[in-house]
Amino acid sequence: MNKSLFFSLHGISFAGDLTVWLKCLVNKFMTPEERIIEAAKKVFLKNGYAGARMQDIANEAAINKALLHYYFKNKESLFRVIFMESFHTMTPLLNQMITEESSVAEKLTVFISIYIEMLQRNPYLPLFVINELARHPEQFTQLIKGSEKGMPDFKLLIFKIEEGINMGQINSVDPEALIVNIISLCVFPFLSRPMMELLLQKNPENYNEFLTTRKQEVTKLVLTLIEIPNKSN
Amino acid sequence: MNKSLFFSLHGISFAGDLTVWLKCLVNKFMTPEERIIEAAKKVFLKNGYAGARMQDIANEAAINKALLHYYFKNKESLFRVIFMESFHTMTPLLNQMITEESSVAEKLTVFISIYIEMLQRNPYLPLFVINELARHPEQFTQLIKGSEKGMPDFKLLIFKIEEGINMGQINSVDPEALIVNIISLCVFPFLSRPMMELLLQKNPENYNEFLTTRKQEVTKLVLTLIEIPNKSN
DNA sequence: GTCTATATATGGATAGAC
DNA sequence: GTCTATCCATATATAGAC
Repeated sequence: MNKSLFFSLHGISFAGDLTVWLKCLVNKFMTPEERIIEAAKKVFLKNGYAGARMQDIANEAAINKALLHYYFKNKESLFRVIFMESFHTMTPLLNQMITEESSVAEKLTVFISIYIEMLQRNPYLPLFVINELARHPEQFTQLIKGSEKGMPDFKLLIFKIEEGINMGQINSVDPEALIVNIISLCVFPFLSRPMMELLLQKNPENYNEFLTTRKQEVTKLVLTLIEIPNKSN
Repeated sequence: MNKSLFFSLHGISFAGDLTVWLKCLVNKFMTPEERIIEAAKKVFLKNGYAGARMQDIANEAAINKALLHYYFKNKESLFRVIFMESFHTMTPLLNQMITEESSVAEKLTVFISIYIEMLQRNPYLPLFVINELARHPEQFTQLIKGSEKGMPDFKLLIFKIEEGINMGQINSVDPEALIVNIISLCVFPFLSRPMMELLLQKNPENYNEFLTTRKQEVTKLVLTLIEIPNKSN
């Protein structure tokens, strides 16, 4: 039993399965509210709003439904918190990329790298955000526009790409198309994982291997698109 | 009132709104089962399985819930029909592309074209299929594998791409990566429409314009990837 | 085959004790 | 703050008349 252990910390002593012990730790050092958020994130991201059950969230947080309603008025208000947090997982990445002082090529390669790393850590994230946004467009659009963190300033990125083109640093491309292409190439393989596993007849391990190659693949492709061909001419 | 008309056909005469008149026609010339399928497709694709209501489907088909259960045992069995039908919207396209006798470049350009046209006609389709497959992977994977129509033979496509490379017709690329790239570039802009509209601050009309440019954009990009550079060298 | 009415189950939300 | 017990709305599914 390599997962079992005996341990004592801050008055908690425990002998047994590691996962059970970790749950005890979590209960001890996280507030119920924090635990609810974590549990809700897990359940909502896996099942979507309509498919999620308050009971499952309560179970996951190791509390009961009544307490859930004590901390959050109703399902919708809890969901809003999770959705906004999920949406804004990527805004800092995007904002940093857009505003930092660097060449377009550098911006994009760094972005692709950290973006794909983020997706590997949060595989359920993109489908969740895109799906819920698609099912309640006006509602969440309003919510995002009104949020403190705001949205990434793609207009500025487009301007910087145009600048790069005008200065002869990169090839002449349609900035909007370039942005959509990059995001498509990064996100879709994660978003469509079960679909692609099925179509390409890969098992989860094979697909993981495939995903690790995406960073280089997308970077190479994007650099091919923006590089000035035959600079010596 | 440009939508109103007076009409008489097969004993039905009607004066009034066109949409109401069309519904009468539909009721007259489609069997209830066909109407249920159409209604279910509409409701399930818009809301997903968990978000769909049998009552909404009944309303959409202009019948009542009881009749729904007369034709389909339960929600799940009705859903299975819609899901499989949706999934197989694209299999003939893919199979034709893969098996037909033509060069790799031709295969891919034709595929991109008809695939994007299909997506324009069925904007809800990709999110629906990918989403439901992601939420019940093992269940639907089994179902698809067991279905008569089967799956597109991507192994064969990969073989043909490798063949094209070996014969010097196209540039040396990773066939799997190429396939995933193409599907990503085609599907993602449709899949993520509400998200992208928000990020790029486009209204529906702007975004439609943008989508019409995708066919050329993706084709151009893919041909850049596979073309033999500097053939004259 | 098609309807109305109803049974049954599920799940979000609340009351009230501790 | 946290629990048990319960309410009530909603949604799936069925019974039975026509």
